[in-house]
Amino acid sequence: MSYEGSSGVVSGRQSGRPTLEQVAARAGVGRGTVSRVINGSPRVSEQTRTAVARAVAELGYVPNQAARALAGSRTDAIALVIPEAEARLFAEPYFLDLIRGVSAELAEADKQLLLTLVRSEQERQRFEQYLAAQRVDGVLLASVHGDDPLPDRIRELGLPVVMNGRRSEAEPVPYVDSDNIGAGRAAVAHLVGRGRGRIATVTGPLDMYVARARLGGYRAGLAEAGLAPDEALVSTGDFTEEGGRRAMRLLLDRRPDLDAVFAASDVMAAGARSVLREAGRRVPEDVALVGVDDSPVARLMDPPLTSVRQPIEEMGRTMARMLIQEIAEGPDEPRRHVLPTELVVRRSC
Amino acid sequence: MSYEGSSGVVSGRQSGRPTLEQVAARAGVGRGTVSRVINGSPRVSEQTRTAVARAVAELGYVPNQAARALAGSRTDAIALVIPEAEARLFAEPYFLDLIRGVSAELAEADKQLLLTLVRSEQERQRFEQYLAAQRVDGVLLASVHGDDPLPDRIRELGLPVVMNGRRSEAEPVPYVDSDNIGAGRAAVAHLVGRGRGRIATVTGPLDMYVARARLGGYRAGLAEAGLAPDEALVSTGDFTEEGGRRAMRLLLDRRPDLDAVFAASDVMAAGARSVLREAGRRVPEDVALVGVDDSPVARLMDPPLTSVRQPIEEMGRTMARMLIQEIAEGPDEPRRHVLPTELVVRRSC
DNA sequence: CAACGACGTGGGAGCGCTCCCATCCGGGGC
DNA sequence: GCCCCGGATGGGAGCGCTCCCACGTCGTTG
Repeated sequence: MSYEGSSGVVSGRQSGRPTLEQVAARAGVGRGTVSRVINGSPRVSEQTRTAVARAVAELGYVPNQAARALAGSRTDAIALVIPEAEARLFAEPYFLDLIRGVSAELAEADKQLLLTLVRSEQERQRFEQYLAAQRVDGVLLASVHGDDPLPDRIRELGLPVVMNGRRSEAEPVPYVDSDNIGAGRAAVAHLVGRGRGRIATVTGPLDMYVARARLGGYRAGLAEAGLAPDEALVSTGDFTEEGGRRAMRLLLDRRPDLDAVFAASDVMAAGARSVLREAGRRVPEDVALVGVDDSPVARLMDPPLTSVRQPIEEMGRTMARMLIQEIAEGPDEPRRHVLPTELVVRRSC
Repeated sequence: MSYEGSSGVVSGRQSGRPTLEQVAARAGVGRGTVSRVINGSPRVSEQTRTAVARAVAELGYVPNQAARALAGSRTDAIALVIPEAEARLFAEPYFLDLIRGVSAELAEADKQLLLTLVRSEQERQRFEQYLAAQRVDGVLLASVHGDDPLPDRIRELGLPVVMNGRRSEAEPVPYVDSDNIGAGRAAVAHLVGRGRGRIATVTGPLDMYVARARLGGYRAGLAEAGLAPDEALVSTGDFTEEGGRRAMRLLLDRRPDLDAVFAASDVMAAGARSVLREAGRRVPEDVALVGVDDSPVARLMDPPLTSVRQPIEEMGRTMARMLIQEIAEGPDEPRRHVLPTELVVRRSC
């Protein structure tokens, strides 16, 4: 005998798994009653419930998902969409952490995760087809650009959406974001506290709200410390290591006297760090460095990088929770969550 | 008017999307004929095909997936299972790369990817339920341990499976693996070529085939170079940074005269590297270092780490391809693919 | 010139559920 | 003692598709 998990699971012959009908027959009740038991309806007597439960166990019955979806017009699945281009950009563990959070929350709610990496316009269109085919009950969108029409398109299809991040200050679609402004302020405040006064920043691409917000936080931090803003201390990167390198070179050119850098991502900080090393600047003695993400890269850098941590997994959980609620209860007023960030101090400043 | 993508997509009112029947009526043909056109059957006249295609476009028809699955008993979806514990262990981008490959191949075949992170025994059981609910046509398993019964259980359910990696030398289930033995040999050969003669290794946990295979490659490499094996030069890690650190300390204790280390992962190499630094050994002057994975960590280390690259994305693609073929054509003889690895030389040796 | 395939086509019969209405039963109120 | 009501139950009617059989309509063969 092989081990069968729950009793009596007749190992899955193609000839077929038991149906509701068969369970009903075995329990000596009607189809409707079994359905009620399976779905936890209260309008069933305790006795009947027990009988049905036993029949289910004996037959190893598992409801057929396709039939359920067809009859009930819900799939118990949600899609998580990740633009492939971004997947390469971001500090690598970002999306894995996000997936982890989403997955954990969905598992609790007994829902499936459909992962969609979108790598071309063609695939994006195909994705819209999937949505129209009613494969999912809702959509989670990771990393949207400022001009992305997808969120609105999905809403037009009548599907609930929650985004990770927002496209602009006034985002109409429900979203979960981290406090990027707070991240910038915390970084600058920390640098100021260490006695730095000529603090530069390497930003992300400014068509992304996240980049603008971190830059805004940087400026707010300077203002709060009574430091004058200086556009020569601001250089635009693109969240890549090479972009960070370029931006850093520019900064050193323009303001060789800078004594600190706030990079809007760890990866760009790594790029900046290599340029600083080539330029003979010591970190942190000559130039202090702060990144964002608190990724493994930060821990492994030499010296280890001070970085602003985002609660990525928690963002994933929150997104999933919001979406599930909207699916269950219909559209609320647009909801938004902004989760706090946290400065993790290491030796780079 | 809002933009509608393809013409006439009546934006998704809950009142409902068009059905096969409606398309048939509009095109003036029968249901069966529309189905044939949608599914690309050749037994339709060119003229009819055109008429149906027009009706489809005009109505913005998209076949309902649930109905299809119910009637046709296939879902066009496959599951990718990743044990959560492993997701933390591995060099982070590993699974993202794997997902990327799988996703790309599935997109081409117009199949959906269901991602399942399994983080507990309870979730594993729930996952088996999903399989029984016939939500997917096949399963891809990432990172299996030596004693994992899941692959066999899935086969018992009658579902095609392909694994990433294998549980032992004689793996009965179809799998895709990288040439781990070759990886170890290449690393050792390179170190020997650089004049090193007292080459140590930090292995992975030896209950995983991948760890045993890399160790086997290391030994084969020594033998080919005519070097005597020495068990004092072998230390077991667990694929974590801390594990690498511990193993390295042990090695330095036992053989302070070692002049090279082959670590079975980049992350462990990073751990080893920090211990070497604390011990005042210079890399590569005193001790040369080689890792496995060619992860971002390798590039960012100081000095950048020589590492054996695995074609992770390609493994993902291959797995998906194998699975799709098995779904389409039924079980073949067990198939296995071992993909070549490649040494990426950097300054650490 | 009749018979016969082959090709195109229409549509019935499910697939296995959920929804919902009709039915049944027992107990309490008058 | 009769009627009414509410809880428990059975089962018909789909959900939208695929499968497959049956039915023309031709062109072809003997």
